[in-house]
Amino acid sequence: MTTTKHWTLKSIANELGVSNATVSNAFNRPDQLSEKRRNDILAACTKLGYFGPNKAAQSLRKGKFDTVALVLSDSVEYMVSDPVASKFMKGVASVLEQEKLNLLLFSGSSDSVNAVADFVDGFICYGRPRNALLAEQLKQVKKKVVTVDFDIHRNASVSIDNKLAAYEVAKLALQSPADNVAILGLRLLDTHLTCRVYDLDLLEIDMSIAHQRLQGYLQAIEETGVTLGNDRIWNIPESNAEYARIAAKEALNSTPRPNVFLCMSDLIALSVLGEAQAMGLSVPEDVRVVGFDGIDEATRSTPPLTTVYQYSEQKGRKAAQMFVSDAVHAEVLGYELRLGKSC
Amino acid sequence: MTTTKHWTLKSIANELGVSNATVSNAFNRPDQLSEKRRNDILAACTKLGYFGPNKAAQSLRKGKFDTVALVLSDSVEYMVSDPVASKFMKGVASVLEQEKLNLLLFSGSSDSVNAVADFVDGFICYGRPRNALLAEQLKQVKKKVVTVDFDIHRNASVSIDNKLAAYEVAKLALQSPADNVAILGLRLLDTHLTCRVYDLDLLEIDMSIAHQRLQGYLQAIEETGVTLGNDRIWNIPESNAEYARIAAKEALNSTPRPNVFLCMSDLIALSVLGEAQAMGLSVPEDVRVVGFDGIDEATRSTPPLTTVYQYSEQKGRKAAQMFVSDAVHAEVLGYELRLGKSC
DNA sequence: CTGTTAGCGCTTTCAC
DNA sequence: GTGAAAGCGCTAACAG
Repeated sequence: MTTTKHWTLKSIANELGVSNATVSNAFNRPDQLSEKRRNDILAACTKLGYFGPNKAAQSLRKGKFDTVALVLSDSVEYMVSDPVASKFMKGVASVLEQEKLNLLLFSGSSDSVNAVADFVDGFICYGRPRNALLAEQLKQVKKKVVTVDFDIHRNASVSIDNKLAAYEVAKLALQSPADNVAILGLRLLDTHLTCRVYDLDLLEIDMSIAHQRLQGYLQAIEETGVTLGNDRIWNIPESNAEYARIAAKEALNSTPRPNVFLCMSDLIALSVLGEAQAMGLSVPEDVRVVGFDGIDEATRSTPPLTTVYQYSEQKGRKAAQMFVSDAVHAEVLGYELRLGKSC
Repeated sequence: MTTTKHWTLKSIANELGVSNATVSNAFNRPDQLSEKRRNDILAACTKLGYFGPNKAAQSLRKGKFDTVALVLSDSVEYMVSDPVASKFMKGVASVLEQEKLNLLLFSGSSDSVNAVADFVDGFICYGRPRNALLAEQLKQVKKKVVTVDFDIHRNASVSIDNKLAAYEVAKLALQSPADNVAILGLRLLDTHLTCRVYDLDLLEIDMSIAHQRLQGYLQAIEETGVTLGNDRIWNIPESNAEYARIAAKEALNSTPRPNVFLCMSDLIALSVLGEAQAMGLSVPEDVRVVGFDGIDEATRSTPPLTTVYQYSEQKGRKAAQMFVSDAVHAEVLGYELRLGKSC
């Protein structure tokens, strides 16, 4: 017969005429038996087609799963094609692979983390999940959690100083009190709509990165002596070329036309660049634009974008390392102002 | 006390004064008890902080895991930043998310699939894994397997007609028997080296996509009456700009200089484009180039690339759908010739 | 060093 | 509807 028998620890031990504890030890605790005996057993198992203790049973017993769930802020489908998220995932994957930990991708729009909490060792959570409920659950979950770019006040976290970075890049774009500023925000509102944000005061000031960046922009605006109209802030629900183009068009066609665009992602900034040029405007003469993130494409655009470069891959590595080492502190990573020609 | 007790099915049943079977049924088999009773139990559980049966235990018992491993051809780290692979993953993720199946990313350079075989329902395998052992293991594994762009002769598979596609795109590039052709192959050899492939005859003809594409190129070459020198084929180990540039430079500097480049990926073709232009050559006047895959960037290059466009996202969806529906046939998807200005 | 055994948390059969 | 009990496949404590 060619189909191999379905072996279990017990049946294989039986077959070999040894106790199941001995087989278990052969696989997990080399110090518990002689090397020769161990090798004999291992060899016999390979020959018979037993590849070691069943992982599911082992995990149930030990409460250890060798798997970490990467909770994305949005659907897996969307995140996997986002350049910033991809770099982050790359960083995470590189250290998990090295640590022989499995990587489970988990959508931030899922109903509940409880669906996976029972078979992972913990969570790395990239950005506040679209489904706010998940963040609540993560606060309670009895597993390791590392959050990135947001905080649930109970855990390890990694982020950058978004406010300062936003302030600095805005200062580069703003030049005179006469400047007319538009802010293209990313996820300022908990909605799927691209729309203007009229009432700044009504904005719930959470500590999402969008609000931190907004604070930075506002500080730069104030310092420059610029007046920000109450219809000069847009909300874009995802860092996505289509949504961004809608907002970019609307902003460019608003009166008076803004000459400075503070954009919360490079994808948004690139849309403004494209739309402005399509309208016959020159950058930076007519319109100055700054982005955020530092994606590759922003260095290749005409003109290259002035932006905040984040070390996304390093961020991913750091998050994974903190997970592995049971860190509990908040880590603040650096960033870099990238001077392009867009302002 | 604020920390919630750690509930189990047993303890919660005890607390509620019902049998554990009843609680289990309340969660999994609504037909086994009255609706009122069921709702009461469910409500009580939520209030007490019991979120349902432990998934690990449930899985062990049922042998069902609601998780599929996506085995990538290379490291997760590398694949996540590859535009073609990302699109594929996007497709896979979209249907798995909808089916409420978890997605585990698994490296094609891992030692063994056995590490995860015990806690997934099966595998979707994107491209022949870098570690050849994995393909062997997948042949034997007692779980569902869907392979993509290669075949292990026991399972469902999805692919395109690589030979025909390569033939067609090569025919576009080749114009006269006097053409001097170079082939920039992707993973023709099982090595990490960028190098020439001298002995075509020694190439082990497996049915990898690289060899299928090669067959197509060779047929077009023969039909056009072109003579292919025995030092005109290069091997590139990964679809990666750096490796590609090395090969592109070497090929462009070889004598006689090829005027037609058949490239097995767009990234490779874009490197040739870039290097040729850096050398002061015009495309397509001095050098004609065709790619394979149809990545976005290839439509934005100057000149836009002529290439084979694959519906990668659809490929991912199809693979996942076949997984879900227990399909066992081989599915051959279409492709599309994209006419750029590069030949 | 070996063998026995309780139990990880659950599902399912069975008799009531 | 209920409660008891076997068992998914394993580990670790314990006695020998």
